[in-house]
Amino acid sequence: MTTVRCRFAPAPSGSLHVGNVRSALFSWLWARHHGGAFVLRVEDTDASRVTDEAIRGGVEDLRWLGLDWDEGPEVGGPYAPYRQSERADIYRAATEDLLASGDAYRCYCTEEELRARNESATARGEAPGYDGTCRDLTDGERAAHEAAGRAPTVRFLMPDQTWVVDDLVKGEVRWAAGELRDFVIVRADGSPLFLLAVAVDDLRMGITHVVRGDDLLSAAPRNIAVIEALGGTPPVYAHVPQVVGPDRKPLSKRHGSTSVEHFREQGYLPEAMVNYLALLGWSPGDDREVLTRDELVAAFDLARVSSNPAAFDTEKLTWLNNHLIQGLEDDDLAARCVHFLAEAGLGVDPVLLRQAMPLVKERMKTLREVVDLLAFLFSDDVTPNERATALIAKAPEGYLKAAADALDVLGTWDAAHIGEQLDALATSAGLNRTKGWQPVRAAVTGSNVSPPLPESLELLGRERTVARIRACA
RNA sequence: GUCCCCAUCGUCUAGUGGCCUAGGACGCCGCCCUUUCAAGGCGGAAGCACGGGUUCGAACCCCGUUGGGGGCACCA
Repeated sequence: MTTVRCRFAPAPSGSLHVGNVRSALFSWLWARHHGGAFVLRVEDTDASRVTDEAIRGGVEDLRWLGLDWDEGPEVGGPYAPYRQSERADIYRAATEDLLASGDAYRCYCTEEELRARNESATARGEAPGYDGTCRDLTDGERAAHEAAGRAPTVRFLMPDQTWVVDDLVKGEVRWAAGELRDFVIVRADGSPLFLLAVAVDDLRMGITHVVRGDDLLSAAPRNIAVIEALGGTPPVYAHVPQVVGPDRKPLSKRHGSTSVEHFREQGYLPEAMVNYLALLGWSPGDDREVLTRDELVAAFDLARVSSNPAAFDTEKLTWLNNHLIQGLEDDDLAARCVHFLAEAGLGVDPVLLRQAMPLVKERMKTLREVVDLLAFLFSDDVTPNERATALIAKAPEGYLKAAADALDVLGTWDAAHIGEQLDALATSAGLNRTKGWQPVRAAVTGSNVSPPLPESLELLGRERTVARIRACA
């Protein structure tokens, strides 16, 4: 029995976007479901556009989401290194093997020549793609090219046969002989290309299942060809459909912020992201929508992944976020809120914060919203906003002063008694509860919207409450 | 152009020939609850892209059309 080994191999480009993360999640879920290993590998063969910063971003995102890896950056592993830019020797050796066995050849065509031939092929109504010019060069021709100073690329000789990929998600996908052309695996400067590196790494790292976006579906037969030429057995592929935006176009920069980092900063829970993303293109088969990480791992099955592209819906993510926030223990929730409060410049009293959780948890769509909800508790700068000002202005003459006086001498300072007192005040002024309480809410919180009033005042304390009401009276 | 992938409510999906007068969730609408805002409860509107087959019977099978998307790079 072979152990399942899955991998996630992002091209580092800063914080991962939610589409990439979903591929990573599916790969991770499959590995964990089978008790196998999850490998993280950095695909930075195109070194020109990679920065350490970008790599760190992706690593942080995965850690935050709780998609832990058994092998890869920061943790090492038996197949290290896990950065393609550090595996040059391995690719060089593979290239030598391929060249020696005749599965690859040196190609002297220049980019201009290739482009020109592609254009004329297209003009003739023929399919573009490499025409095999350098496939069977004689030694003399090769020598002539070398003498002319042409630096060759290495091109993989794609066997002229039907290719079949038995994909876990897409089913059996086939390409007729001749459709897949020879492709470059090593640049003229000697650096390896993606199509060489993935195949070599998946083979050498013992990957059994490749879960990735279906934009790579057509790369699969080429990956398989290289692996087989190297004498290996290809992994099983599972190409999951793209995540698209509301406009049904693949997720990209123009959809605004779709990075994991963005959602983290907005105060989305990693649990919500994981739960939501898992449901994007997959379902457990029953009506469950809210699942814990363990439940996801237990229920996940690549065969149940939908084969059509899914649109990312922030509304549902947000609902799930609020739903999960409501289920959090108060201590846990409070701890997660601290960062946002601090970021907003509010000095946080941990005890008070903890006590305030029951008042705000069903009101928070994101953790960030705790700032607006509880600012009145952690700052005495409660300049009433426009609507609050209007409410205060509308209060009957002397109403707020009476409220301050009454609360100042209230026997027991707790929500129940405060509520009774507020009601008594409203009644004596001939106001209903809504009309009677709003001016007080406005004076104390500076807003027309706040957590439940009596409970809020209890937490605020008599002194601060009375002072604020007097200031507005 | 060519090859490949895809097609159930606005969105995510259940559905693998009769259990479907198509189920759930988000969103939306209405009502209830209610100190604001939420949350919650109840109810509602909303869908099998189109056309041909196959079959006693098609959301489910086949073909075509249309519409999306991806590949055909010395990107990944």
